[in-house]
Amino acid sequence: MRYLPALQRTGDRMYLEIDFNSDKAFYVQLCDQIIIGIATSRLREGDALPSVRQLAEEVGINMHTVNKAYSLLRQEGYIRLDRRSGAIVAVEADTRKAMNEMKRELLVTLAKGSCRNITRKEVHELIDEIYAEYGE
Amino acid sequence: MRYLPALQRTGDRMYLEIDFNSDKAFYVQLCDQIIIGIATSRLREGDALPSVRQLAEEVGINMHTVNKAYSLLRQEGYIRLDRRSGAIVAVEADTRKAMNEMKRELLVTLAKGSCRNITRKEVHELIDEIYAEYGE
DNA sequence: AAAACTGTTATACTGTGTGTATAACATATG
DNA sequence: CATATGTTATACACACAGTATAACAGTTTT
Repeated sequence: MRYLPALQRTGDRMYLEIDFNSDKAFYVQLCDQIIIGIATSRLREGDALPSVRQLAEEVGINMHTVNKAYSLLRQEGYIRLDRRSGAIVAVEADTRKAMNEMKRELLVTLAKGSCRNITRKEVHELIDEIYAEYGE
Repeated sequence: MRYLPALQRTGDRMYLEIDFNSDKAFYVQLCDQIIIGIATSRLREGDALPSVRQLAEEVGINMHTVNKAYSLLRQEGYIRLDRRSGAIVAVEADTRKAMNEMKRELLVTLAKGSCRNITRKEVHELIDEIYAEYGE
């Protein structure tokens, strides 16, 4: 089991931080970063995340806020929580359900782009650019 | 100037409704639907939206909530507000800025999909499917 | 001119979500 | 035993969402 300390910028390690000026909720920021970490393989199946107390102190927020993020990640099927081993990356892939969720999000995202004259071709290029860093 | 009454399902008319069980804020739901309406050309440049009071009564929410949606849409550059003519569709297309916003949203959306084994190819197909109803 | 409409602003209230703080519990590990 | 884990409970402050009532300054209609 690999252990990924937070706030470690060395090499391709995973690190987490909070943007205190963002309009996104802290726990949402954590969820998003961890999900992106999994997609980019900086977090891999079986990796252990920092404990709620440790991560809370490292990024400078409250323990319960981290706990909220972890609970949400578990509920969404990205990690597994254990009283002995802490939080472990364990993705449950319900592809069909994920496709529906993605479509619902893309409907609004693409509509905004279309109104602003972003072409279909430009979107495809953007997808390829992002997927270049994600697992195929 | 076309006038597009809300809650009119006839043909390809624009209509708006609120999902009271959604976790999305009412004013966000209105914004999203209007933006999708513009993208699908059910709302066109120069079209008048219902007045804040009228729309509020039609969809069953408060006037200020509609006003909040309209103010946000103006701020984001989708409509123009006038004391004499009401709310008019008028899109300000800052393509470069829109690309940055879209990329930021896609980073998270695609990461979720990638974790759930949605392939790059499937995303491209989804894009084409959605863009088939949007202006190129 | 009066009435009815437009967006806009102000105030006040309720409810909910976010984030923090302190504390305790059950369990696993050294 | 001491220390660590996730978990739960309670309480508090703050911001946001939504509603309610009211008024204002213009515009349009009658």
